Amino acid sequence: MSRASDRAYSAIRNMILSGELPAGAQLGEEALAELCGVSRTPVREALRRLEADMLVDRTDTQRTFVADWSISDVADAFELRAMLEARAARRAAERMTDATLARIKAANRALLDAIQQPLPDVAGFLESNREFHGIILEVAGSRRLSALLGTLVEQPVVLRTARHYTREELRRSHAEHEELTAAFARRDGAWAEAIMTSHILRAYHAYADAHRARLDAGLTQEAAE
Amino acid sequence: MSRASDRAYSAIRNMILSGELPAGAQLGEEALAELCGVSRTPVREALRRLEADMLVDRTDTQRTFVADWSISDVADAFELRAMLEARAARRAAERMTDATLARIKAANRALLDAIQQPLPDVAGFLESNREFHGIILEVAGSRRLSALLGTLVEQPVVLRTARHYTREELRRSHAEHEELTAAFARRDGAWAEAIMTSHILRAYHAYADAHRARLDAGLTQEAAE
DNA sequence: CCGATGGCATTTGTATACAATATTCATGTC
DNA sequence: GACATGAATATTGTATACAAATGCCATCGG
Repeated sequence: MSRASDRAYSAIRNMILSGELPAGAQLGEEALAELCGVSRTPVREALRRLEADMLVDRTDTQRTFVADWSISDVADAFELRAMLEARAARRAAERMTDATLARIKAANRALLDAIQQPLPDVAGFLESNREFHGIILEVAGSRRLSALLGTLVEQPVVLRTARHYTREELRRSHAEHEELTAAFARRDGAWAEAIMTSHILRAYHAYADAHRARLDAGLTQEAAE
Repeated sequence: MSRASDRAYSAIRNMILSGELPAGAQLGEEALAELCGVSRTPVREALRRLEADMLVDRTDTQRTFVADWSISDVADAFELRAMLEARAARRAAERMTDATLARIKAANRALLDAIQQPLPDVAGFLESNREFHGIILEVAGSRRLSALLGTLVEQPVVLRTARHYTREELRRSHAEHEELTAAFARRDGAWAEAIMTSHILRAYHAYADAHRARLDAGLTQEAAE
């Protein structure tokens, strides 16, 4: 990650995910180059990668903007993610080894630790959650599946919403992970697939509810951050 | 498609899909630049896009090679494609309009025409087939689904195998398209999804059988072309 | 006042030069 | 003879200059 184009990619990506670069903002290559302390060449490369990630949009005349995720875009992404992660879970269950099962259990223990802090450690939760899902994807053993899911997991608004998860919601995630672990222990692909589908779709509705609540409170998305 | 980087992308992509650049061949930026008549800059951009398409691989030290699709890679791609196109078919059935249905029927009529030539017009078949699947994807109305499928449809070896389809296999494709059209006419998403799954998986097995036959004949993949 | 037109400013695209890194091959040492 | 070492070579990464295109704004004509 020391190449200039990688630094530019991470920097711009983080600014988009954090909301520092708001949806709809124009991304001029020169301006970004200055921000990242590199020349336009690596910035251009970074922008193309972000375009493939669908984090930025380009107009017909080659101007680049921060992608504006409508609520239906988010729903679309979650629906596809549910299908793909469920497939990954099924494959993982069918190929599960005891060693991998131990890693999965460890990840979910770490996740529980993060939740049980006096103040829930959301960053730690997200990290363990990423680890948990990452192991499953690894065991599923499909490069393509991993690649496809790559563009679906990180969504700007959703990530920011995660910070507001209640302890109850975090606990629910942990419980679902435990159930997934049980399905893996039994090598039951159909069960794992079903739990994963419901796990992702529940997360989607948690987000959608929070989103609606903010709208009802008469706040704009910006103000709610 | 007049920008130099687009031309480079198409040129290199075609050389890979046609087999002119064989699997495993190293892709030097300078050499490709000369081949395409452009400088290294657009070639680099093209290579990044091809990497995202998984048509080329890069080593840990940034060297680029034509991706080598093992039979299990092909199986993996088909499995995912079946899942995603089936989902698209379901969504399309649920959103079908009479106007779109007419376009789908027209595409399949064109496909039948291509088949019924004295010598089956495989290029025409492939074109109509692309059109047929393209309309479904369009009606499915999910940018992400389209994007994900984009990297799965064109597979180097498979495309070359298509040339050897028998008239019987082509007819079978047409019949399955007809059945899909019936499901669309009824707006029956579950039916459309099931037919599409079986349509893609049958195509996969047709390829796998042909592949095996070539191996049994003691031919290398190259020699069989 | 509205819309079209032309030219200036800005932005993106491409080529090229140079820097950094990887590979190769010859050389020397054990 | 095998392996490590290190220059020579080849390849990729980045910066920059310039070309092409796009957008903006002022001016002009209706």
